[in-house]
Order: sequence, then structure tokens, then C-alpha cells
Amino acid sequence: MSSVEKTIVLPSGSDAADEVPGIVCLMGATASGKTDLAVALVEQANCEIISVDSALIYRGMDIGTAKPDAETLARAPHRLIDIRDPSEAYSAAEFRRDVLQQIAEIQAAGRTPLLVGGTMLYFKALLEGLAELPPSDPVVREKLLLDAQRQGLESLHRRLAAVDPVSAQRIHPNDPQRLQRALEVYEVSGYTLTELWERQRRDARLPFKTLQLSVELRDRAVLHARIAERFEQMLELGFEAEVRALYERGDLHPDLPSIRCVGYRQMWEYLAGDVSRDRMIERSIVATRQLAKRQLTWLRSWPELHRVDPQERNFIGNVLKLLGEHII
RNA sequence: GCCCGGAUAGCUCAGUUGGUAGAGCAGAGGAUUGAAAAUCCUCGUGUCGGCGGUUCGAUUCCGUCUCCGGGCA
Repeated sequence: MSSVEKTIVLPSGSDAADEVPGIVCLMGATASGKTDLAVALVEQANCEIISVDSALIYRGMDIGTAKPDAETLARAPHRLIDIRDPSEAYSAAEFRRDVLQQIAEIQAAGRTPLLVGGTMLYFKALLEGLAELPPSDPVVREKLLLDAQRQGLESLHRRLAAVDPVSAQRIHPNDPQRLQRALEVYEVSGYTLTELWERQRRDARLPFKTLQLSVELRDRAVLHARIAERFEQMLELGFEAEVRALYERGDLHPDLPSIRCVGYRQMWEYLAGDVSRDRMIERSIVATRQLAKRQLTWLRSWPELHRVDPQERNFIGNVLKLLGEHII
């Protein structure tokens, strides 16, 4: 960027006691340029990045998740990356707990939290809260999985309909994940999902001003081109070797959330000899496009969103102006 | 040059014993409460390669041409 615009220096967090602290949420589909913007903001405003990304949490999964490289991280540290081993699970509820902690720390240091990522459920969990539900239970899940295999999903759906008709109405019989979760909640707590959702406090808004930004390319074809190009770059950077290292550990498998990540799943199939290299590449790119599409679906009806386009002129300047007006 | 096999949706292909056609993938839209880069739902008109012929009617049968495979020279 050969920008001649003068750098806008924003005041650091005010110590006036009556001011409500703010947070900035920076969302957007994969490969649309969130990280570049976030790094620029860190360099020009008094803020600190928290990652909102269910794949960046994994250690040793760097290239395929497009994790910022060491140099970028040195300039603009990211919180909530590399907090899990690929054998471990994470959840929206754990994210909410962790992110509130990180927000508090950053604000205590007099800076503005800049939450950056594409995991829209995590943003939603933060901004709107979650009902108090029992955490997932691997033993119960295993049992329900067996039931599903033996008796079919249809039978799980009937079981759910018997105890929680409202959830059964909402959850499609072909949706094993939600069916399993709804039955799991009932089995471990004795309460139905519907009952527990009704107790959820809807008035518990975050005690922060929030500025919600989404980075959106105007043209879908441009996004698709960037996705394809970025995957080719990942291959050049050694993505295959990265996944091979995970593959050869021997304790990981394709049903783990980590190995289900876009690109990793497809590379895993290739390493297992199930698909050709060309097919792996094609399927990875397709899976990334489909991920982006789902993210855009979230964004389309997202409330209170300021859309910014990285291809417009004075892009970063405009975003800094928004920060100045709303938060800092 | 000759022989054989193809040519149908963006791609791979099925099919119509002659009544103008349908799957998978891709793509688009949607849902989304402790797995979410996950999981699930909905959406299918295209000179059936071109031109002739037979026929009430041809994408289907016949001829011919073009292109793509494979084989023989």
C-alpha cells in the first residue's frame, strides 16, 4: 500500500469513569481479507486481537488454517490461537468463557479488544449468550451413535419427539448432530432442550459498546478466485507435510473436529489413498467455497452490521473512522 | 486412410423398445444454542454435436459430416 494518507492515531482507552468500554468485532467469510485489516488496525489504533476461529485454536495446524505467520503474530499477537491439541475438542461455550476473560484482560490494560474471525456461532454465543446446558458427554454420545447405527436416525427422532416435541419439530430427522445433542441434553440433565432454552436470560446483553464489521467482497467470483489461489499457495508452503505429520501421529482420526476442518479432511483422504491428488485439490477448494457461502448466509441477516469492502479506496481509513465514531 | 466406441445440464454420466429427458457432483438460497472450517434442508429446460432421410412425430432408427478416444495400416 503506497498510501499517502496521514495515519490516524486514535486516543488510547479513556480513563473517564463514565465511559462504557467497547469491543470491535471483525467478521467475514474465509479468504476475504480479515487478517490483513486486523493487523493494519493493530498498528494504527490501540487495540489487541482475539481470534474467533474454531480452527485456529489447534496447534500444529497452521498452513491449512491460514493462521498468520510468526512474523505477523509478532507484530500483531492473536489471543485464543494454539490453545488446543488436534486430539482435543472445543466448544462455543468454552469459547464464550475464554473470550470474556481475554476481553477483560485487554480492557484492564487500557486497550480495545479486536475480535477477528469467521466462526459465526462463536460470535453469536458471545453477543447473545447461550442457555445453561450440560456440556457434551462423550459416553452418552457414543451410545447415541450406536443407537443411530442400529436403529436408524428415524428412531432417534421419534425418541426425541416423545420427550421434546418442540425440538423434534425444529430438528430435521436427517440431522444426526442436533438429534444427538438434543437427546444428550435430556439424558444427562433430565430436562429437555426446550425447557432449558426457556430459562435462558435474554436480557443479559454484554456490558460493552460493540462495533460489528464485516469484510465482504462485492463479487462472489473474486472470492472464489482468491480461495483457489490461496489453496495453491498453501500447497506450496508445505500443507501436505503439515497434514502428514498429523496423520503419522497415529492417535488422530477423521471424526475429530480438527481433522474435519476444511482442507485437512480432504488431505487426510488423499494420504489414506482414497482420492487422487487432483481430486483432493478440487475437493478442498470446493469445501472452502461452501464454507464461505455458509458464512455469508450468517452475515446476510446479521443485525447491526457495518459492511466494508477491501477493494474500496481508503478502505482502512474508513474503518478507522468507524472505530473512532463508535468505540475508541 | 480403414475399423470400433463416444458426443445428453457447468462437470461425470444414465435414459427414452420412437411421444422433446434425470441422477451424482458443482452452483444458488436457507437453517444454525457446548462438534460449527461441523451438521442439515430446499432448488434440475438442456439447439439430447451439425445437416439430411424415414415417420403423424426423431434426442432415440438410417445416412452423412465434424470433433474426441482406442485399434489397424
